[in-house]
Amino acid sequence: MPELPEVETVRRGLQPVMEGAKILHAEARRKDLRFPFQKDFAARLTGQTVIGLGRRAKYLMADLASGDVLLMHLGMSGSFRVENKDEAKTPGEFHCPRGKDAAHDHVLFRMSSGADIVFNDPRRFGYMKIIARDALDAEPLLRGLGPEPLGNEFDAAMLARGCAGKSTTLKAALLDQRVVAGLGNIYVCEALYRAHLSPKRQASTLANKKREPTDHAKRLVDAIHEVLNQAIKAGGSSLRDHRQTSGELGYFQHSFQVYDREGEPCGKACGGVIRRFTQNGRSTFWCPKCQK
DNA sequence: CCGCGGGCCTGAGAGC
DNA sequence: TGCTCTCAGGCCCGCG
Repeated sequence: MPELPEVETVRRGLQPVMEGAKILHAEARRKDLRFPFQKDFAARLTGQTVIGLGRRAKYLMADLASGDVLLMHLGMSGSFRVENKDEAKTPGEFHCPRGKDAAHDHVLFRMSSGADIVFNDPRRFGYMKIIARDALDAEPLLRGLGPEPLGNEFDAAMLARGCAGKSTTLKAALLDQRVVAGLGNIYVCEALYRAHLSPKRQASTLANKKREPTDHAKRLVDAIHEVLNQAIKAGGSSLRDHRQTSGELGYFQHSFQVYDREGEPCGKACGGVIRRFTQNGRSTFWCPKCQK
């Protein structure tokens, strides 16, 4: 599901109720998500104070006072919701909404801030893992992640270096988390459109022979910044699964210019029509007229 | 090493 | 209404 803007939206929703609060009780309601939970996963979290809640790419990272980090990934369909524990329910029990959705409430945190935090994930592509902070550099899930697209170090030169020598398309390169970390199918389509660059273009054309950035690389970096910042401001995009932790929907989907707009006229008045085709097994949406 | 395709899961929506 | 089929925002893994 969630790409960087959705994960950042979730982080901002959880931060006020997690940071500085203690996990009074943690509970995992099944033995696995995408992977089996570590031994004593919930017990290891119970009693821990959360010092800070950060994000790396599409991962949420809760810094714990013990020196551990709780790594959380939302997969395709994961979401967090925050409830006030005082809402009618038996003391010591977690509130569960009626209906089938409750069947997918997999992880629960009761916080000293008064919040109950519930992780729900129907498809179970998400996962959580406790890692020692000083072992983060060696963590396979995080190793190899490329630069943060909204970080200071990510610029045209870095993007060009990441794309130089690649024998694949620009679309595939941007989805490759080693090149830049946090983009997914939607925001790649949107960024390429805003940069007027074809998803079929060879990634290596963002660099010259000295691996220096071309103007295309500069345009693309600007477009990535723009689309991510606008999406974060809008609370992310709500297609099927994503909600803010408050339950509100994000609204950036209304600002999509190509994603899910097959057959509609291109918004740049070029006279083109938005088309869709499959690249590496994923839908690409683009305007063949103005993306070159 | 690299790039690609399969697979993991469930649910929503389209078509019949 | 209900069944079947297709597709979905991610990422690990094995193959060539």
